Amino acid sequence: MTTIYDVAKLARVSAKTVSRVLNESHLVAEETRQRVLEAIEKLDYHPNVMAASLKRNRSNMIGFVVPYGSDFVFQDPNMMEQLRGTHDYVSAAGFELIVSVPRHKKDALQEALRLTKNRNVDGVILYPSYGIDQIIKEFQTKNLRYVTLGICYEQQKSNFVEVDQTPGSYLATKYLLSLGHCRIGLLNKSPSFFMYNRDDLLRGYTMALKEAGIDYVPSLVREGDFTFEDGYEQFTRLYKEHPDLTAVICASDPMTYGLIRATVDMGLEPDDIHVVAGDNLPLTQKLFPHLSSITNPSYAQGWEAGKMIVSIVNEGRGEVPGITLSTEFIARDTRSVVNSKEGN
Amino acid sequence: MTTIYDVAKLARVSAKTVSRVLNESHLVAEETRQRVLEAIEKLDYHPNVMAASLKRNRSNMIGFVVPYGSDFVFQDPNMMEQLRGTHDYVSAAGFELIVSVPRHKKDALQEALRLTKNRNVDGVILYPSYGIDQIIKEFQTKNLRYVTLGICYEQQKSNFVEVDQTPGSYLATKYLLSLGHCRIGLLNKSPSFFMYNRDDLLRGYTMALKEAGIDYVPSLVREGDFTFEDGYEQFTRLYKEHPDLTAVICASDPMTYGLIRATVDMGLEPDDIHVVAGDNLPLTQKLFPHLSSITNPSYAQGWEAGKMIVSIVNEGRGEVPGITLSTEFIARDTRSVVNSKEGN
DNA sequence: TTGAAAGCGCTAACAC
DNA sequence: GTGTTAGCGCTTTCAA
Repeated sequence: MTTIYDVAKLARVSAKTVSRVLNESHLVAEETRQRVLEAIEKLDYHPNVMAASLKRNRSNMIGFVVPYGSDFVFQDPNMMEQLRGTHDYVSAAGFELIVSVPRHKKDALQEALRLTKNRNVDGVILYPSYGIDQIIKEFQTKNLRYVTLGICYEQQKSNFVEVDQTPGSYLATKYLLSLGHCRIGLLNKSPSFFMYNRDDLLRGYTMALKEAGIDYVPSLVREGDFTFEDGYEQFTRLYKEHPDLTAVICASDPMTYGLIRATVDMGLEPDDIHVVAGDNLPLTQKLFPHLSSITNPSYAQGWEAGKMIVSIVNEGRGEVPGITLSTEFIARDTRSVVNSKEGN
Repeated sequence: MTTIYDVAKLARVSAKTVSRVLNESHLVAEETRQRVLEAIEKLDYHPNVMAASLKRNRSNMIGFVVPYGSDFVFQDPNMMEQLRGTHDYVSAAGFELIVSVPRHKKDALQEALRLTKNRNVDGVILYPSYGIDQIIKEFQTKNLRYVTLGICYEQQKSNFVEVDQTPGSYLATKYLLSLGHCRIGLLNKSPSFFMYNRDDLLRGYTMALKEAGIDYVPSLVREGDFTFEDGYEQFTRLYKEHPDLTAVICASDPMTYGLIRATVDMGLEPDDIHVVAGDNLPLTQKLFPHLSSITNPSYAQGWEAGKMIVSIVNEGRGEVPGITLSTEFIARDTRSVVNSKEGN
């Protein structure tokens, strides 16, 4: 293996000078620099990052650790968007991204700690899940670098990038009301999915109802874990109990797909239920271009989390203020209830 | 930071003994071992992997490098299944997985080389793309560890895990023929997508046609790059040229989605075209449960590639024989042409 | 079964 | 602008 000394020898300089060229090349005379670069080229020299990492106490790697089982994670489009956002930022910033989805949810938190304590990574991005508040405490006391994709404990003020879903559901509900709908279902996220649930989706929904002077009917709201199956199941039940339903808002796109499948299986016509999708994913726009949708800034969330962890690592900061992104709403389906009935 | 010496001191042994406990613990007296373990626990000692890696010349990391742009990669369900398969195997085998999707396709190959030469990873899993044959040569001459997800040059006999799509398309075509279809379209993969295209899909298709004594009509075959857009576009053209079409086979599920969307936009009824999906992905089964499908062992491919690179790394082998997996076919839609026409 | 010493390849301090 | 020295935290001889 060719080392920095081989290069130094060939270029007739010291190892340190080669190191300078590799890192802080402005401190080297141009002529020397050229000689070194030639030697590097000639020997096809590649610095051993393990040695540099050991010396610098810096691995230039970021971990992305998710506690939900790989069959869910790699198939959940929102999670992949977050991962993509993180990947794009982090790799542009010169870090490698380690993706870890431990088999058992419980292990994920330990895995995150291990990766960090081992110096495998300079910092981790973590998904909220049960028990994460304890882990965060340990990260804090040990002064380890982390960022969470959501709020993990009641008073968390720093090191998170979360999404506030209030605006999206508020606007969606308001929009449906403006079209004349007054029996509006909500396929909400399950409060058990994250440790500290903000109940933001529900808040936006009830706010809009209240403004319109319409009673909030709790049984119009069902909960699920973002999956196709939950969307299918919960909508089926919801509709059986409320056949007078004319519109539904979904917490996620996979749930939206499940809902749509359920309407087909129940023999409903596309116009019978006005559906608002949950995430505005590219695939959803392609499959169901007419659907209005709440937008979910998953990519931006991952990107911001990457940016945050990189800045924490690079600037040696332990804590930075948390960031809250917002959902929005895009109207595509403009049928009013009256038009819809006429259409049939 | 607590080091192996702190542990050694507390346990009243040498650093080497601690190292033995950490790695080859059977060579240590049980009593000593316990003392060491206690000390480790007490000090919350975590071995510095950078130091170990440097000494062992082994990083225990595997790279997964894809040359197609992160917006495609993280949204392509097949690629994610491959990634998931690799992740699951590799992490169970005690390796970390580095995922790298360089911004420019051209960079990906250099990135793979860099990661490996830098000792960032012990080996990489690579996607075929233009120019990869040159890169492979360099991997080989430099004795670096790699596995490719497909065949990269004409005579490649080792270090690949590929999928032969002949069986799936053969069976799908045969099945459609048995239902009475004789104008069968094929939305094939584009020959430009990979460097060395096996043309397996087309082969299965033409084989079945030949057996049935039906003429192969080249204009019934269109090509696309696995995307929704290509499925939409190519099917639209295909159908305009061949309105007598009664069935289509797709090279991928995203193309299948595009095709289905196109049929809707053209005002076709679901029964007008008998569609065979390309991958049998879970989402496709959920969205369109009636579709027959070619199966694509993406997860297994990623898994096997993980297994192969791990064995290459662990056993110090440079080359291992390539593996060929096969597509299959699952019939779900059993309408024959006659029934279909009656149904209308 | 255990320990002492050397060194993996790099970079930070500190010279010059 | 450049070189010398020391040492990051482990593991690997080799000896005891």
